[in-house]
Amino acid sequence: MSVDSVATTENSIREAARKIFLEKGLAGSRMQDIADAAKINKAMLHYYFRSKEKLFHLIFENELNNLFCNLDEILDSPLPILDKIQLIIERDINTLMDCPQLPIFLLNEMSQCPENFLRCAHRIKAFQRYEKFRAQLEEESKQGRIRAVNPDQVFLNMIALTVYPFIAKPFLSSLFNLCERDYAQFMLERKKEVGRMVIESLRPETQTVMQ
Amino acid sequence: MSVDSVATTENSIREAARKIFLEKGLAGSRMQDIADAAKINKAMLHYYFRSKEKLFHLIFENELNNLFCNLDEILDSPLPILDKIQLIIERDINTLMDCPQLPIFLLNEMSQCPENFLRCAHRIKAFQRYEKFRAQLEEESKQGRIRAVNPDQVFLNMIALTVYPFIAKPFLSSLFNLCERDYAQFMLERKKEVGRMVIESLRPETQTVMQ
DNA sequence: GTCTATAATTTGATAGAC
DNA sequence: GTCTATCAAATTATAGAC
Repeated sequence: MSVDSVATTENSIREAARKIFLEKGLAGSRMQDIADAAKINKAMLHYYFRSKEKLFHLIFENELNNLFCNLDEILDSPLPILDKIQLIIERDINTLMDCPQLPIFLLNEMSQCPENFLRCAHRIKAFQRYEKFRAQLEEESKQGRIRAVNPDQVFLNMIALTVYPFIAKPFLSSLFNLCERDYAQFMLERKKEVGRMVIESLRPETQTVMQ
Repeated sequence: MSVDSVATTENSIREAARKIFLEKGLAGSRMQDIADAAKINKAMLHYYFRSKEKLFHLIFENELNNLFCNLDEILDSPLPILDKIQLIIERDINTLMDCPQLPIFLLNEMSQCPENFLRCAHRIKAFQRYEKFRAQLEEESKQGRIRAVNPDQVFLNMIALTVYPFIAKPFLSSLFNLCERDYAQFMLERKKEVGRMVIESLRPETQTVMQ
């Protein structure tokens, strides 16, 4: 248990707020529900965090940071690009299986209020580090070890294939007719599926035989 | 202009409600804002649609149907599977460039209230039609024209690569440092990028030379 | 059908005792 | 720091005149 997880009132409010906000979003959450979940009085929320918006932004920024410091470590490592890609995919799928509501929570609030996101985006290390990923892809491409690509398209492909199934779970589990257990298995299979797909898309064209 | 677009009060409310709900979601929308957008009185909303929830579900189900009747046509066509895939990608990107908020609106409300979605999912033709897509992929695979695949993974890959960039636009345009115009161009490039990627992932393994 | 006025309830926030 | 009580504003919904 980390230092900021000691059972203070402030921390129990944070935990409760995280739970409720992740579940219902900013507009859908009630201060009363957070107070109930934290088993304290509604007035305490304002004593510690002044307003609903302030409390929300604290949770939002914290979740954003957690997710991306995860990414930052890998981007900054000295690993070859293909290893990095496979590692990012596996780390992301693991993270999201623990907290499947995270992406839709973050993305919905980013859409709703891009300014709030942009205001704290520059503080996220992984955002600068992304340059390194770009440069590494371009270098590998110049050396002919991978095909000539737009690095942004590659990064997007990787994230899309990894994150989307968590966002669209109600839709996909209905379409594919998968129960909770089977959907989890399906997600585990994706570590290979996505890795294979992204890495394959980077293979130099001259080394493949088409049709 | 279609028959249900004649300028009645009811239709102007529908249009206004669509605009506001797509922008802010159910919890974030105010009946007053819808009334203002429709340039009528708040009381009229209840006269025509009884409650906010009823109005919302009408909009939600309508948008869901529109999106999927789009898909249904293609799935039901007699085209070869690779053509269908390319067509779905292009149609989806075109549709979403016209209405970029659509996926996050639908997916957010599906996550928030899966029951409301499941209740009307069985009425969507594309849902039954999906069996045809599955069968077609399996047949092609049996004939050796494409690699052995899990059809659900293939369908998911296609949708994820197409839809995700619209959901994550604020995040991605910041990370990639793209202005509005450049982001649109980036989306247009994806028609080829996604098509190439999905179709390549189906190429039989024996016909490729690795490393 | 359309409007004004208003009821009924919810909700974020504060005052003030302990 | 914590609680009870309460305010003020917002918000869905309805009543009733025209």
